[in-house]
Order: sequence, then structure tokens, then C-alpha cells
Amino acid sequence: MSAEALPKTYDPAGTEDRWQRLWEEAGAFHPDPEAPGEPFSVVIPPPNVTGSLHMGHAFNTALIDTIVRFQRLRGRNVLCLPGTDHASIAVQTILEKKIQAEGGSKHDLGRDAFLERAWAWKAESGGTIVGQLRRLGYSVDWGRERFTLDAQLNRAVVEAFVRLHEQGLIHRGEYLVNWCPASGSAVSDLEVEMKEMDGHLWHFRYPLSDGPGPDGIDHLVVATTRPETMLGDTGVAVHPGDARYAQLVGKTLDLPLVGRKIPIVADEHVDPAFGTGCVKVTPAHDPNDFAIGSRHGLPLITVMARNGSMNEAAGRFAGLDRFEARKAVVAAMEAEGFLVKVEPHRHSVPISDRGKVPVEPLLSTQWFVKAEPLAARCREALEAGEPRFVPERWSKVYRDWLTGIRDWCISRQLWWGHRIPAWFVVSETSGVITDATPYVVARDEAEARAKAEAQFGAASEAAGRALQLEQDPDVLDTWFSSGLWPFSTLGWPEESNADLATWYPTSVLVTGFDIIFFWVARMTMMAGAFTGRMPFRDVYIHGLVRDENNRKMSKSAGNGIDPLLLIERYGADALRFALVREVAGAGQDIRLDYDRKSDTSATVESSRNFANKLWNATRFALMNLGGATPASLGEPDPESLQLADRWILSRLARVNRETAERYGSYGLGEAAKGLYEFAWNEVCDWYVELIKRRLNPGDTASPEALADQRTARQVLAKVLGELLVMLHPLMPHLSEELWHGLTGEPEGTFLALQPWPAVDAAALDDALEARFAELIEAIRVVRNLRAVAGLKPSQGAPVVFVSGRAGLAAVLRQATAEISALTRAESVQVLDPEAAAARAGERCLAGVSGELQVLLPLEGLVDLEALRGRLAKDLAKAEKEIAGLAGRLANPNFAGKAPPEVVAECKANLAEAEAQAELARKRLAELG
RNA sequence: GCGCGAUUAGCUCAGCGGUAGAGCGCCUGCCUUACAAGCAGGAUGUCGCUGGUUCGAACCCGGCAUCGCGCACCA
Repeated sequence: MSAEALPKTYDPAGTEDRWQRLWEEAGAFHPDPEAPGEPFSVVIPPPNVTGSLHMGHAFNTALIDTIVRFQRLRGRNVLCLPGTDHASIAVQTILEKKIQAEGGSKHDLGRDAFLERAWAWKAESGGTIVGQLRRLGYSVDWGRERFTLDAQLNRAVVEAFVRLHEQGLIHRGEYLVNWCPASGSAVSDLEVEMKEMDGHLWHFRYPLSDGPGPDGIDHLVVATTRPETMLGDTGVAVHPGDARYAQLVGKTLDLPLVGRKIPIVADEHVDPAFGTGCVKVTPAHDPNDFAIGSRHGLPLITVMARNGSMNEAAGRFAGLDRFEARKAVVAAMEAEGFLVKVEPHRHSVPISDRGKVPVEPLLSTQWFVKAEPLAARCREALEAGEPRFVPERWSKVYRDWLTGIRDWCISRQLWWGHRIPAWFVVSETSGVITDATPYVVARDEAEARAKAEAQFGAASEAAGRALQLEQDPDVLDTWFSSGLWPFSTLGWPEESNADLATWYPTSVLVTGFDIIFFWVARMTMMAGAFTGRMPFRDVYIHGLVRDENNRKMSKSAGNGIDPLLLIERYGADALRFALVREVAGAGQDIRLDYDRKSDTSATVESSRNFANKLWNATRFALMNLGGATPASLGEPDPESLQLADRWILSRLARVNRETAERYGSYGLGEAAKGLYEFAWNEVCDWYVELIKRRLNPGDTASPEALADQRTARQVLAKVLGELLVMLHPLMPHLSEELWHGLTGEPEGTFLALQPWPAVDAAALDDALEARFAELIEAIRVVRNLRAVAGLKPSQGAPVVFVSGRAGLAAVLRQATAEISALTRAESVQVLDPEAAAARAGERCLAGVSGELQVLLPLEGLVDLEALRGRLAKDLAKAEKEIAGLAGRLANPNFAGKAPPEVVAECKANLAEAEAQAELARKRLAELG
């Protein structure tokens, strides 16, 4: 690529598409398990096929891809495995809405037709998502793409279910579950969100069956937030120590509206100080009441149907929706004189995450995973440091959840998902599934039949009926299959699978803190049970992307930003870089700056500008390397390096070391910031500017000048080449493009697969970096003086440096040509203080930096006012410093207790500040 | 109620024991043949409040306040 071929600004669109295509066509990210290199593996958190990606996915993707690209450059045998999740309940909700909008229902459609639509939806949504992931430049292995409902993954799910069942860790039973009437399914505890809402506390009078006792009490008052449940009351509880009611325990009440006699029981759970100290007990509709009921043998009466309406047990209220029934019950209680009072009451209401309606605790027969034994294994592993959480504090959140874990309800009354591998022997219960129907759990129907034959065959035959099986119609919680993701995707349960052998356990899981319980913990529990090891060494937990108002970006809140919009505007690399750069303080949420009116983001724009800066730095190099490449130029000869060369090579080595360290320890934001500063503020602002003269020695250049030109070219090529490698994990497309431009490598060779450059430890030079910083500062002072004096940029001026330090003076003398170029100096003189004294009285612009004086003798050109202002400012600054430092040194404790080097530094700084103040005073006096 | 996090320049955030930083924005001057998506220069902060530890605190410890999040919840 020639420099002329490069336009002045970088246009990401074509470049990014092209490299994505070339990488994929070449199978650049399709690793071989047998290939050399220490294995490094990541399975991506599979996005739900619920539409399209949001910024949170882009963020997660940027982090993962940065990590895996870095590891690839480090020579690891990297597998990054992509895929998508079927998301039973979310997808089913979307589809049902669509079908409803068309005027139908899923039941009209039937199971098979519904599933056909679901698969069609999956194809569409999954395709969109995969396209978006590609568009981000994700270096995943598309050849190993998985979907949680793939046949192979289904095999894993079935196997896992069967084995857990065999181990007695899965059971079926009737319990109070969280019922979501909107979805028509049970949901797990985690899928319920407690939401503070304004409600009411209704106080009801329940009369004693036997009329007033000796103390005149003829009723109890109970309070409730859910009046409709009173229809299912089977008792009233009081605290055993509550003297008010002690003599009533054991008596019965007449339940209003229903007429049932319900007992008064004593139970510790009741808080005597709350309300009247009497609690109505509805065991079939409230978890606490369920517990009380089971302690006292109270019957369970379910008064609600699964669609959220009242059932026949609700008597005259049957058929009413639960909220209608609430009103009706209150009205009836009031009409019959049982309503004592109504109070406004703020309380927490359990809301179904997916259905967005209050969940109903409902008695129902479901499948459960006994979580404690699985969790115990995870807790032990955590004690041993597995997995390692980054940041560490999340391990506590994880451990706390695993401690005191409750059983996990895994069955869902849905169609889209992994069907439960249990077959009911319906021939035992007249052809229908009841709670009493026996069942077998098996890998497939044939195995089920064999098992059923063995258990029930003889009896069936004896009874003269054919053995009839029916598979459980329900599906499994999506997270059951997601829990297997790190190994089901690699071929489990086929233990001999090469992928599994090479890449399991995976190296790191990268995900947001919001799914530590849902997903991370489920994966560790499943992995512990089936593979005997934790599924990943590290868990890197990142924050959430929040919008400009600090709200979590989410589809349901409607505040999401489409990553594609930003990619189209600024490029994928710019978006990635912006997201990673924002993550510097690991684990913190990031707020993406965004203007919804114009669809612009200043943050992403600045990353785009950075991309453009790199583009132009490379363009500059191509214009000045004379057609050579880093390879053809070769390594520079250490003997011929100039000061600036040695400086930038020292910086390069240091940045290389730091960056590798940061990439390797999840310091991704720091890595991004460090590279940004190095590339822009050191390479572009200083090094490139400093070598321009050497790169253009002119037509009549001496052999020495030509040799020096070659050195400058070598160093520039090396620095730029390495910089591009280091930037590659963050800005893969741009770096790939520029690297090809710089090296002239053919399209089939990829920067993505190059080795990370070795750190040239010999180039590291602290002292030189320090001296160079002083040179930079000296140039800054000159520029500042010129600006203060109001000199036109084109106007030349002589520059005089006065320094008593030989080292600095030598550096300045060495760099006079560069200084001239960077400051428009007509001449550069470096004097020692004695020589300068001889020139005292000359009218100059004067500035001070450390012990260095910078003079611009500008007889006749000087703006006296500006000069005084500048000196006064220097003086004030120096005096402020003196006050601070002197104050510290005056404290006897400081000298006595602070480390000697700190004291020495303080003294040196004081001396310097005093010298500075003195110089400024003298100059001011000279001006009169 | 228990726990976690945040509070630093107008905005978004770094810094986590030795005299306050970046990006964006702002002010001044520049189309200096890599880049105006740029260059040079500049201004801007009692580092939430309050005690303490320390020679020294934005940084460590104790309170408090505000905001956010998680977990558990009394009908």
C-alpha cells in the first residue's frame, strides 16, 4: 500500500467488513485442539434470541474479545466459542403476544405449530444477533457456534437430568411455587422481583364460633393485603406468648363469607406487636402461612386457578379474576359487617420478571433440583480459590447465595425449551397424568419403555392392559441448559471429545454481576456435579452499561442504544475502544455518553478520533519510509541511535511490559488508556515531530545524514509496528489494516496471529526518560513564553537556556536542531550561569522550569506588561510552593520521622523553588 | 433489617499515603506539506461532611449524609 492510496481520514466501514470476511474465510479463529500452544478458552455468555443485541452485549463482547485476542498474540491456542440461548419464557412471551395480535392463541395453534414458529423466530433473531456479533469484530470460532437447543446440547441436558435424578438430586413433588399467571408457568425464586408498592391493609373481623367467652371477646381482627385469599383461610395464628389471646388458642372462628370453622393456633412466627397480633393463615397461598399450616396440620385449600382467576373453592367468587375478586370480597365483607377498617399500606409485592404481573404462590406439582449438595461442593471449591473472582468482592455475593440455598424449581409449563425426559406410565392412572401417576426418567422413549416394562410390565399384563407412556409435557428452566454451557458446548457428555480435553475447564468467564446467581452459580453447580471441577479458572465480573440518566440500559425500559448505530457512525473499533476505556475501574458500571437527538456520543467520537490519529501516524510513516518496511529496514544499530530514538525505544519497552501485564490481569481500561497516551502524547506529539528533520535530510544530504535518516526510519517503523500489535486486541480492524500497510504483508497473513513483540529490556533507561522529560518541559516553556509575548507562529526568535546542570545542558545542546524546529527558534544557546551573568540586564522574556532558566532576548519586541505578568505568575507559584515546603520542613517531626529520601527530596524542591523565586524577583527588578 | 458500591474540574471518570489527573467541553492563537476527527498555549477543584491514625490523608480507620444496587422481609 502506498501513502498516496491512503485518504486523509480513516473510513472504518469498508475496512472492518473486509477484515471480518478475510479472517473468517481463512479460518483464523478456528483452532485445532491438537495445535501447539497452551490452551486458552472462553465460552461467550450466549445472548437470548429475543431480538437484537444491546449495548450491554457490545460491552461484554469488547471485553472478551480484547482478552482472547491478546491471548492469541501471546501464542496461546485460543478457543472463543459463540452461541445463543433459547430463552424459553422470554421467547414464548414474545411469540404469544404476536399470535395474540393476529387474533389467535397458542392453544389454537397447537404445540407443534407453535414450535415451528418458535424455530422460525430463532432463525431470524439468532441471525440478527450473529450478524451483530460479527459486526463487532468478535474473534470467535463460528465453526463451533452453538445454540442451547441444538441436538448435541439437548443430549447433554437429558443426560444431566437423568444423572441428577439417579443421584436423588431431582425430585417431583407438590409445593408452593411462584406462579406467573401471565406466562402460565411456574418460575424460580430468582425470576421474582420484590417491588415496593402502595397497597392497603384491610382489617377483618372473624367471629368466634362459640360466641363471647368469659372475657367478653367474641371475635378476632386480622389484617391482610390480599383479601381474596381469605377464602382459603384454614386458621388464625397468634403468638404463643401473647396473653391477650392465650385462652383462645384451640378455639375456632367462623370464617366469614365461607362459613368454615377454622382453628386459632399459637405460632412463634407471629409478631404480637404488629397490627392486632392475629394472622389469618392461608397455607395454599402464602409461603409463611404454608409453614405455619404444616406445623399445625392445617388443611390446604387452593382457591385460585392457574390463570389467576378464582376457582370453584372460592364459592360465589369463582370465575372472578384475582383482582376483581379482591374488590368483591372487600365489598361483601363490608356489606356483611366484617370490615373493620382499611389503611393505606406500602409493602413489597412479588412481581414476575417476565410476565410483569404479581406472582401468585400456588400449590403445584413441579420438578425440583436439590441444590444444597451441589452448592456445598461449590462452597468448598471457593474456599480453595476456585473460581477466582475479579474483582474479588463478588466472591462474597456468590458464596452468600450458595449458603442457605433453596431448592430450584426447574419445570416450566411452556412449550419452547428442553422437554423434561420423564415419561408417565399413564396406563396406571386411566390414561391421564395425575400427581399419583408413576413415571420413569430416561434418555429417550425406548429407554423409558424398557424401564417401564421392567417396573410395571408384569402388573399391566396381569391387569390385562397395555403399557401406555406419555412424556411430561413441560420443559426445563432455560438456566438448566445454560448451566451446562461451558462443557455441553465442548462435547460433553462425550468425555473423549478432543475439544473438551483441550479446552475444559475454560480459562475465564466474563459476564455482568446481574447474573451471578442465575448463571455463574448454576454453571459451577452443574460443572461440579458432572465434571468434578469448576468450569472456569477466573470469573471476570463487569458492570452494566447505564444510559445518560444513569439508568440500566435494557430493552424493557426502552432506553437501549443500538450498538449498530454507533458502529455505523464511528466504526466498531471506536465503539470497542470507548467501551473498554471506560472500564478502567474494574467492576464499575459504565455510563455511555449519548445524545439521543443526534445519535452521537462524544466518548465514542473521541475514540474515533484516536483511530484517525493512528491512521495518520501510519500515513506519515508510509510517506517517509521510502517504500521500506520494518522487516526490510531491520533493527536499528544501537550505536547510531540518537537521544530521541533511545527515549522512544525505552518508552516502547516500558509500555509493552505494562500493557501485557494489564491485558493479562483484566486491567483492560488501564491498558487502553496507557496505549492511547503513548501513541498520541509520546509517539505522535514528540517522537514524530522530533524526527521530521532527520527523515528529510534534503537533496544534498551527507552520508552521515542519510545514515541517520535510516536510523530514524528504523526506529519509527519498529515503534509503529509494535504499537499496532499492542493495539490490536482493542482495535482489531484498524490495526490489521495499518499493519498490512506498514509491513506490506499479503492478505492471507494476519496481525491477529502474529506474536506479541518481545520486550527489549536493554532499551529501558529511567535516567534517560527523566532527562527527556526535562527537554520536553524546556520546549514547553519556550512555547509558553512565545504565546505570552504574543509572537506570531511564523516569527522567529532566539532562545537562550541557562542551566547549571551539566546533564541537562548536554541534552539541550544535543537537541538544538530539534528545539529550533519545535519552537521556531532562530538560534539556540545553552549557557552556564556564569556565562549568563555576563549578559544580565539584557531585556528578555524569562521563564523558569526547575533550575532551568529560559530566556528569549527580544529587544524591542517584548510586551513589557506580558513579561511582568508572566514573571509575577512564576513568582507567585514559587512562593506558594516555598510556603508549603518550608512549613513541612519546619515541623521537627517531619525531619525526624519521614523517610530520609522524602526529606531530601523536599529540601531539594525547596532550594529549587527558592532559586526560582529569586530569579523571578531579579528579573522583575531589572524591568523596573 | 443485613450487605455491597459510589460521592474528585461544567460533564464522564482515573488516581488509593508524599505538593491534585485524563477525555470531552471552555478560552486564546494557528489550515506549520501525517492528521482542523488536527496543532500550540491557557483557565478550571477547601477530592460529600465529620472525627481519628500518621511527620504527612483524596487515598487508611470510625461515624454521618446523599445516590445506586443486591439479599431478606410482618400479615
